[in-house]
Amino acid sequence: MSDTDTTGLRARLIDVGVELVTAEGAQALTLREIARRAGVSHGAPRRYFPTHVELLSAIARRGFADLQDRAAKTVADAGTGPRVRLTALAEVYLGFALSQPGMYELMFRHDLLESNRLGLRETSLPMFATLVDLVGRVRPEADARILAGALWANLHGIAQLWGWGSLKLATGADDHTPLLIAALDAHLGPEER
Amino acid sequence: MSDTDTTGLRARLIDVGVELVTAEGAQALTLREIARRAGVSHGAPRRYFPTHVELLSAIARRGFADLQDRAAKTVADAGTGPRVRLTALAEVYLGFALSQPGMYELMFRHDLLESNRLGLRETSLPMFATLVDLVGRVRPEADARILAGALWANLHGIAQLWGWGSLKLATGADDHTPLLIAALDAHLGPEER
DNA sequence: AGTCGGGAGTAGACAGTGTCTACGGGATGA
DNA sequence: TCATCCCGTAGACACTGTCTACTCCCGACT
Repeated sequence: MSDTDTTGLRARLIDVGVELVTAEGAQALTLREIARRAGVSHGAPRRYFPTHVELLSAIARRGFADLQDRAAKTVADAGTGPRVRLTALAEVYLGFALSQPGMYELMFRHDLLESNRLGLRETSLPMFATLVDLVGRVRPEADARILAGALWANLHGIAQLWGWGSLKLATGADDHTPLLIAALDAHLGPEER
Repeated sequence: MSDTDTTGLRARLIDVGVELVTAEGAQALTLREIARRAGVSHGAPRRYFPTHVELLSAIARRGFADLQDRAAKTVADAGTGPRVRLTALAEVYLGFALSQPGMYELMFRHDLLESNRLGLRETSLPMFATLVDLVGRVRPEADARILAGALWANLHGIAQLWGWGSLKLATGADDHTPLLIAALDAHLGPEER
């Protein structure tokens, strides 16, 4: 049984977790609270998720899939130039992180990623691949993977530091767009906006 | 009584916390475990830190002070040019984050920063000020605060994503230096390395 | 048709956590 | 000498994640 099952308790637990993390944040994702909201006893999840972090990982995987879908849709809908696509992709990424802070925090919780026992790192690879592709077409002379990595890190850093107010305090900006523009200009060059 | 007191229980709890987070990571910073290692009962910390996160914030403040000291020392010792100073500063920042992952994670735990009830955001301001100064001298035509913010976010993102392996997996790089160079070149221009 | 087996969820125990409150005890000052 | 107050203790409480024993029910096999 995989995550795509929509009938059983396994999928219901993930659904409840997604709602819960969206509504109340990552710290609300207690094993017992998820079970409570799913209408089962606190021992029931154990049959499908041997441990708490496995359930959390399954919920985070939903977040990665969601982000991935939005990114793919955005890249397809945006204009044809790689630069405008990259801009749209970056905006979607930041928008996701800032509009769903709980899910974003869960997705990048280090204790879910550090050992990678659950293979959560690989969930970022598809989006990174499109990032590498677009970056390579904007700046063909550079090492696309390194450049894409630096850009991804920049987006991630902006998302985090802006999300909890540090960047707003430090830069005095009102919203995150100047930072986003600065990052894109820095890594891709300022031309043709 | 402030954090600079080195005699009483308050300072001892912070010391123990720093050792503990360095040795065993951020998840080991249990209130009761800190009290145990300090040789007091689990209720004792409450007299100095009304809540657990206040103790954690005090420990994180030590981390910020430590990073701040290293940064200041590095900037002073490095060459005279702002570009080389920025390179040295960035290396120190990344080195700190990667050599002390537990402390770095604690410092940027969102639940310590989000409400800023404990004023933890402001601890980053001194280092950010020197960053703004150096960036402004390298690229006087740009908005130094925005540019410095974007660069800080880039360093932070590299530190996090590299720290838990995502960037290593995605870029295939062996260490973080190419990413660091890419970030510095992007934000400051590639000249005079 | 009857029985057996095993998947699925329940319920309770256990150690551990953060917080709260009542209590001691010892030094200091009147 | 005695009262005060600071500092730390000890236990309770609700909550957490994990483990284990138990029940129930449905489906398959004889």
